[in-house]
Amino acid sequence: MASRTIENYLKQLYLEQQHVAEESVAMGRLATLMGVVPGTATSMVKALADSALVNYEPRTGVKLTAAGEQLALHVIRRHRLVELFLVQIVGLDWSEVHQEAEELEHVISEKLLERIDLLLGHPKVDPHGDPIPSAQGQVEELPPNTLVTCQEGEPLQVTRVLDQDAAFLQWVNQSGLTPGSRVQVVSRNPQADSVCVQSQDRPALTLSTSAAAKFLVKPRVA
Amino acid sequence: MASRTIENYLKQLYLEQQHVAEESVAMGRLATLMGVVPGTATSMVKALADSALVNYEPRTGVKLTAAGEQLALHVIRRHRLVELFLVQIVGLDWSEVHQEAEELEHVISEKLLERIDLLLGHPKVDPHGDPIPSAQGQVEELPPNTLVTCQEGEPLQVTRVLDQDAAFLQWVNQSGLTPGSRVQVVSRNPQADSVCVQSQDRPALTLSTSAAAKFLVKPRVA
DNA sequence: CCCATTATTTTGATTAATCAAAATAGCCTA
DNA sequence: TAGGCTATTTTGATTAATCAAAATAATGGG
Ligand SMILES: [Mn+2]
Ligand SMILES: [Mn+2]
Ligand SMILES: [Mn+2]
Ligand SMILES: [Mn+2]
Repeated sequence: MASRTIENYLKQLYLEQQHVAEESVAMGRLATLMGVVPGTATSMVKALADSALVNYEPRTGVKLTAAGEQLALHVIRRHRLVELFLVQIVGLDWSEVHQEAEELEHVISEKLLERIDLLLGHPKVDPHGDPIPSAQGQVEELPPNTLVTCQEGEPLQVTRVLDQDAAFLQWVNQSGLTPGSRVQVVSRNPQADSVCVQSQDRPALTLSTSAAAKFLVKPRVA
Repeated sequence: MASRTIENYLKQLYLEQQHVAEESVAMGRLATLMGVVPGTATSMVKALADSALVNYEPRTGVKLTAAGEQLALHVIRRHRLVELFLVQIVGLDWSEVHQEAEELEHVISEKLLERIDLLLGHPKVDPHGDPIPSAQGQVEELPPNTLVTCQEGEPLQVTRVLDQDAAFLQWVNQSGLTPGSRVQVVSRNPQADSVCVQSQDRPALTLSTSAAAKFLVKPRVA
């Protein structure tokens, strides 16, 4: 039913709404995210509103309806299951799978999707730690602590990496900050805008606050 | 570069050219194959001719150029590797994979394609026995004997099934006439337009000449 | 050799998605 | 409160792919 363009708009809106915490998304912002000129976003959003997938408030912004959100979550489910499949079964590197999934998410049949889900044992997160919505469109959002907000010295585990850029992910691999790895914040320096992190038995590593904010973490119990 | 529509036209033209043995394809035939009205085929073919992918002789027909054929073969390579991948690695039934591949053939990256090829051990035929073109665009065409043209009583092996219809393929499964199975023609009856076939240790099976023609076979040595 | 049937091409529109550039609305500051 | 800046919307075009229906070419039977 929904064209690939519509699916991409809905997905982007969903992801952006997470960021801005339920606020409506400004048209200019949406245009930037979609890589189109503002007028294009306006006319597209009007069409989405006609299909009851979004609520559109001219000169204010746009917000997914329940129906739009369900569709968005389904696209995201496809995307993330495909990513995990490509890493686990096909053996691609996690830095490559996002681009690939960007296309595959629109063409996989329901049957193939559920087959993949089964093959992977109904996984709950993708290779980047992003949660996989259920077939019914439920997502469990993960705790939002990052290397910036957590306690210094506390034993942590990386749960999620919030950047899909291939070069960045390759660097993450080498630095040992992949999801699952055990880390702790050695120190922070507000003046230098930096965070010093220690991962497992590796040498300590200093990164900028904005880079550190890309790593979600949870307290490690053991 | 080439849109999915262009890829589909080129693929269809290649497959049809095989059928008619190098003759050019009539516009009406192409329109039927692509499921469009004749005028659409005409204008599309003009565009393909402008891109030097086909030679177009108005009121006569259309034929792939070398460039068009290479592109077609590349699409077919994707299609058939994907089909085999879905059967062997993902575990879908061979009756389902054609539809799925019809979409996937247009969106898989070169990298993923070659990864799949490697994973499957550089296979030479797909689940239906259709030959898989090499990355350089070479195909080895298989011998064209069918259950209709071969010797009665000769020990045979099914090499290929020339119909992708899901219901037909499911029936083939049950009848034991899948590629690789050992068969022989018990008898033919031109009046009844039928062929009687024996597969392995199963009961003999009678099918129409046109159904029998869908099975390519080769002589079995052992 | 003519004309009727059939295949093909042309013409004119439509739809989805887009851009460029002009018009407009909102808001902030002087 | 009057501009002026900025974000947004409108307007007018474009491109790819398509259809419907009219025009035209080819063919082959009489
Ligand atoms: Mn996408
Ligand atoms: Mn991901
Ligand atoms: Mn296709
Ligand atoms: Mn096949």
